[in-house]
Amino acid sequence: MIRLFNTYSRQLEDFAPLDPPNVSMYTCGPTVYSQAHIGNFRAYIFEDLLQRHLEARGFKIHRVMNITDVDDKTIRGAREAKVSLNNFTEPFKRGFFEDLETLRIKRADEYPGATEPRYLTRMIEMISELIKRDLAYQADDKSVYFRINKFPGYGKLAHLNLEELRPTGRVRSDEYEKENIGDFALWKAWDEADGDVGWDSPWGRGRPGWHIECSAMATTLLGDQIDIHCGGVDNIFPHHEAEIAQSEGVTGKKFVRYWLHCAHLLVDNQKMSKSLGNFYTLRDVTAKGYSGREVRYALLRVHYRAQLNFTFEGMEESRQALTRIDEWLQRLRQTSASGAPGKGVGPVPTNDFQSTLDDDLNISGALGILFESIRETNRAMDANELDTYGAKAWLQWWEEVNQVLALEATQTMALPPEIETLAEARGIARLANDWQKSDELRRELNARGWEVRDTKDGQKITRRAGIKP
RNA sequence: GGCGGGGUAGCCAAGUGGUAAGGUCGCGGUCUGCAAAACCGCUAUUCGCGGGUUCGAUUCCCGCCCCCGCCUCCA
Repeated sequence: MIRLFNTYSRQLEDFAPLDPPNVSMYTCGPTVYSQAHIGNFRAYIFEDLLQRHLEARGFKIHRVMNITDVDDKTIRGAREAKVSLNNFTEPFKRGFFEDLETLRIKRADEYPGATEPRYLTRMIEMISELIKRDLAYQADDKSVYFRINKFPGYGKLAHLNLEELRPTGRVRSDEYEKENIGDFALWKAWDEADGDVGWDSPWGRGRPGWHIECSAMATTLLGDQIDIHCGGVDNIFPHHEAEIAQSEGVTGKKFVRYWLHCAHLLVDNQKMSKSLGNFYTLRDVTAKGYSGREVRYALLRVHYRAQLNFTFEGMEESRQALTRIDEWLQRLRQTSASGAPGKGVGPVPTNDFQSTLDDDLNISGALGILFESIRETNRAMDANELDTYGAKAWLQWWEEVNQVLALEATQTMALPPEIETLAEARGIARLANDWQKSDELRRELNARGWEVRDTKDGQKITRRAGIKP
């Protein structure tokens, strides 16, 4: 049985979807006003792990991730760049999908955009319904707001007492038109800053509030009730609270059955921010020579509900750990291909990896099992106790594990001609026992970024840094 | 002030009412022409602090300290 921590109940709950084996999953996606940063990707990697593990357990996932392509920041960005909203967001969308691929994050089934007519129609429909039910009203500023006092459950997800909310600088002081400071915008009336961005509605020209898009897309694509809804902890309030209010206000049904939230990524123990200079996009990290899978490992290896401190020391640890896995696989493949009977007393795979993940995605525990398995099988291979059959069983086990982790090295790339030449020269020097020349060539290869290792089958040359996944 | 997450070896980190997984780093060894990788061994008498419950607590209870996040459109 899979157990997940539900933010709503603040408890671990047994996971049982509404319509097994189908699972509907909604994950809050990026606002495409800039390049996504590694903190964003931590959340997406967590969601990817969740999806992959559920699939490994036989569930069929229908996952939706929204793309917010209209909001204050996208509008401002387009205005400053003097391009249309769509032209402004398009490159960021494209970059986002490229980054997903670099990190081996599975594609969602749908990526609805907030500006797509289909969803705008649905948003307007929902807002109308909310007004009809007295859960929303149009204020003097022409914007439409959700009336939180009429929705008894408001605040339950975040466990917030609305009376005790402390106003911060983020509350705009000019929002006096609202009945209650906590009322949030469903439809924002057009103003000059919006330029040519706007859609007609029963309440005049304007654009959707941020929260309503998710309610509209989720209910359109996944139905009135969805199994899992994920996001970063910062989305709990107000975003997800608002989604509940809007969706349940319209449908009258329980909107989400399991709320899962991922803790923040810290950099050097502090929140990532541009002013502190600790703000990284994925490209910033890959530009330093780290591959996508190395970043994936670094962001994956800590439990999703614990804050993860990103450091380059951590990147080095990740690189080493992956190398260990790579070497092990190579060895296992050799053993499995050798045809040697062996003594056949080596260790045999178990389901511990999966059952550990069942416990609220305990990835650290699961990785511990992977590395223990690596040590045991390596030891067995050293002792010649793992036969072809045993090695094949472990490779099969790895296939299943890797379906969830997605950390296997891609096929080794062909050596560039000049590297090939150096390697051949070194091979010849070695045959002649010319160690001085051999070492010199090894240093040369190292200097060019290639790792040289001599094995009983001759030298092995690998590129360990700076390549794509 | 309210609501959360967390304090376990140099660093990252799992975990249980019965005496500390795993990764990384460092040191020693096997292997190697030398390396590298792999493997073996060593590295927390101890799990923020102080009480309590218990035969026994890192794990349960109480109090305290510290760090981080959220508190109205940041994953």
